[in-house]
Amino acid sequence: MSKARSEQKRATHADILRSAQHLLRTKGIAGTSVAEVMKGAGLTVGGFYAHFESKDALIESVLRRTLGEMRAKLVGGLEEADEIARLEQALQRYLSKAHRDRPAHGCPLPSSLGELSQADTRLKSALADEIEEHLRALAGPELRTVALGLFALMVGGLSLSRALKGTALSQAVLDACIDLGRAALRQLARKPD
Amino acid sequence: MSKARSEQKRATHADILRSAQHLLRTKGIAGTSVAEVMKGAGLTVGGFYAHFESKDALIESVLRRTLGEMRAKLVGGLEEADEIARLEQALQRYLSKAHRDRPAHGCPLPSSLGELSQADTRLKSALADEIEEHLRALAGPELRTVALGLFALMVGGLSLSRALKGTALSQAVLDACIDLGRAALRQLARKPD
DNA sequence: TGTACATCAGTGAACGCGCGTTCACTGATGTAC
DNA sequence: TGTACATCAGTGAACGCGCGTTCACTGATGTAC
Repeated sequence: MSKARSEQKRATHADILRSAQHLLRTKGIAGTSVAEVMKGAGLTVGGFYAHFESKDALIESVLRRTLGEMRAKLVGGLEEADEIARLEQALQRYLSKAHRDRPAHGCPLPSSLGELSQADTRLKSALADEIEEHLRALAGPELRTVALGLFALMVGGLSLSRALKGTALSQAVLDACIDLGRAALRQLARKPD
Repeated sequence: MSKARSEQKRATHADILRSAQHLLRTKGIAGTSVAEVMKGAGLTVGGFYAHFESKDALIESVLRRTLGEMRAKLVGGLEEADEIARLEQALQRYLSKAHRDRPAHGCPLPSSLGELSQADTRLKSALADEIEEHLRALAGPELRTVALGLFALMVGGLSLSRALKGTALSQAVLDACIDLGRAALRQLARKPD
């Protein structure tokens, strides 16, 4: 058992990330307080700084990881579908009632996009990196612009739908965005033959 | 001068709203602290409660007013254009570089949509009311769904573009969203003749 | 194998700070006579 | 018109609270001999 200590530390690190992930997805950056993150990991606040340099460093780490996980969920099982089918499937998965109702398992952007606008360059670059990865996962170079527009539509639609939850418009937004995205796909995805 | 006091109060009320409006648009709900709002209005913090029952009441008031102003800017001068031209113009105005770079004069949603998801029913209903107004201002019943999808695209696109400011994707998102919105309009807006 | 010392993950109290709200107050304006 | 009292917009200190970060500490694990 020569690595008992470092293995324990790695497990704790993962617990902290998992707790922070849950908070970021549900409450955004400001809502992810260091004390609450540590409580969620079964630890006390002071120990945090043995794992991360600062809250900022945690947020960057969690944002990257969570966007990565979301990417996997979005395109998972669609590797063999053609681009257009893949984009359409991703659109429907992202703009589903299930995704709207379970923020704790979904995309971190609806809760934190507004805060990211005021964030420093480092965090913005991390976001840009991850979105570039999304574009690569969703479509080839020809449909890159379409994929980027669809991504904005997805994030905007889900954010709005959540902000309107409990009103008649909440579901209407999801439906309208799927319709709009599909129509745009039909119009734009025609191969220039 | 029999109304000197109440007139003064009304002017102060307007100052508070103006200050809060600026903060909401640039820093979101959490960033709009009562103390900073009052400072921006040239007043001290304690006086706030002569004008609003609580911070929540202020936010609702400011949100409604600011969305109203934005609606006027979006469709202003387009009263005589046909629906499709109006939607296309609104899309371009909202997703402009100028709007991205001047949050203090624009839509309050990019800064506060994430926070609105966690807000109480009252605020969500206020948002729903205002969005219903937007839909009425933008399009007739036939294109209502299209307008709703475009609205989500606009908010998502601007939010993402701001969060990516300083990276190559920031402008690309705006362009991609305008393209996508236009393509969808072309596809969906064909009169069922 | 056994002992003495070093390491360091995690504890929990404390720091300075900003938050929303309360409250005793002040002083100009408004009202009654 | 003049005087005495009431009103109330706005002041500024104080409240309890949660924030991110620091720090002296503890105690189990790891290392040296």
